[in-house]
Amino acid sequence: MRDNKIVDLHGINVSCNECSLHQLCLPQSIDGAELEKLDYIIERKKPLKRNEYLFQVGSAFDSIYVVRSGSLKTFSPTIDGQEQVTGFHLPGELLGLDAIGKGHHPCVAKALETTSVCEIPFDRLEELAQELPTLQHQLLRLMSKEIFDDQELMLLLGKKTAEARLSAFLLSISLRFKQRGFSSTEFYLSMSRNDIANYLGLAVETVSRMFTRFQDDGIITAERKHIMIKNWNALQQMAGISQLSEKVSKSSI
Amino acid sequence: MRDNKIVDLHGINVSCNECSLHQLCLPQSIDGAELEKLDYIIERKKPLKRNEYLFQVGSAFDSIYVVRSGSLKTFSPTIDGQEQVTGFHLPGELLGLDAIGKGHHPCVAKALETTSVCEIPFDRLEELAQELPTLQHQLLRLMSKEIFDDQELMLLLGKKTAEARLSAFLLSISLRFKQRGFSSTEFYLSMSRNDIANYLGLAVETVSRMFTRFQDDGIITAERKHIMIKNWNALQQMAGISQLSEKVSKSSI
DNA sequence: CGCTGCTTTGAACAACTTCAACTTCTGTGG
DNA sequence: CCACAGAAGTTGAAGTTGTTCAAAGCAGCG
Repeated sequence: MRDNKIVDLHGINVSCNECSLHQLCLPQSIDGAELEKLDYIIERKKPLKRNEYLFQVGSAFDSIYVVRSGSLKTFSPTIDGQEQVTGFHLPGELLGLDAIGKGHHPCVAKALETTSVCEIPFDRLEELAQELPTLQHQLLRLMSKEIFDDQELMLLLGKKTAEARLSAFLLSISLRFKQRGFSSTEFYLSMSRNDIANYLGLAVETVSRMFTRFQDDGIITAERKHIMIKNWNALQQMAGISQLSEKVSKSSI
Repeated sequence: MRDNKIVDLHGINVSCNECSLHQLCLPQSIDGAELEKLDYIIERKKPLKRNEYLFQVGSAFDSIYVVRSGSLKTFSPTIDGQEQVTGFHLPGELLGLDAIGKGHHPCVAKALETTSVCEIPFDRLEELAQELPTLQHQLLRLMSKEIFDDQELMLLLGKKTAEARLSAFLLSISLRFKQRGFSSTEFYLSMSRNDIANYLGLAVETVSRMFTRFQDDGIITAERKHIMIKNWNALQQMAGISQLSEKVSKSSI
């Protein structure tokens, strides 16, 4: 028998009911007997170590995943053998939604640190969503959010300068930590500068220089992976207005 | 009484059953009595003229839409009063999926030419998906495809040169026409160079220069909005490998 | 016919990348 | 616990690519 009401030694067998990510995850807006049904189909896997893979490109799509703790990056290999980072996934965020259509994963998911995830077999989730209208609704909502978020990112990558891209990235991470109940002004970035640069479509050196400049301008403190945001407004301005704000910030220092 | 089995004078009251986009749309993989139920909830609106809006930013989300004929662009206004084009929508493609989560549209949808759409009230679609497992599945599939496509685009915008962006754009449009049974090598682009540039995160001038260069290199013929693709392989190479292929194409002319 | 808006072209300029060297950090074995 | 090797990050200088500004060419439309 599964015994998912008891926190085991590894801390991974917490029920949805008791999970701190409850409000960010699929269970949002369902409870009681319905939640138990969902709870029952979810598999809690043993934690991934840094650099281990959750799934590979082309591997069969059976489940979607929710990050429980830690973080992952997803990336696609390009024709010329490079990686292209497509996303970072923090606790409470879903992975694998892009694979439903094709039946296999179009990208790789790799742990950036020790990371545990919940695995939700998709066929069983679909069956359950068929029974529980609120679950179907929540699933559609979450997929819609994913589409929305991707478009936000496209907006970012489509137009903006290096300055705007990095500030928008920092704001995005900051807000996501905040939603999860962590500090929005002080946090650790689990990904390397290389991953950030790749994700934002910039050279590592450019990202590094931007970090330095933001720090010199007193907007952030960046000591390796430890980031503190000092001037939120400045970041927002740079993320939003690109060229204009750049001139302002240059002349105001 | 609705009389959706008869093609009316405006050609917009075709049933799903008879619609040429059947295989690309929600009805895919349902038929018979089930299809009629879906058919029944779909509203066929009168065509939009060029530059008319299907929905505005912030307008309440009630329905998703399928393009029946014509085309639209979606864009978000940025802080500095500019537009950022987030997508182009051809026949058979869905609009509005990004609004489910928030309950209101995060972008504007504007017709690029005379365009007719089917409107699908979302609450009724959800109810119906509750009844019909294949419809639920198809809805999830389509949303997943949207996520996948957005990530493809991010991949494009994230890393590539102007050359790679424009060739990938042309290939994408070409493939989408092909799927809809039109020619993949000769078509009209309904959007302006400005919209293309904006979408790809480039200056109009750069896009214009690229079109000229592709033409000079014998890869395409571009006469205003009328495009013919002469050398598919060259486009693919440029879309995939960026720097490398650029040097090749330069020296081989 | 002459406007208006879209597209193209040219030249100067700015931003980002690339290449190369150097520094700092991390983890492993002696 | 220290030394060392490799990885990750930073910094500088030169080189490209794309942007910006300015102006001319073209199509559509009253």
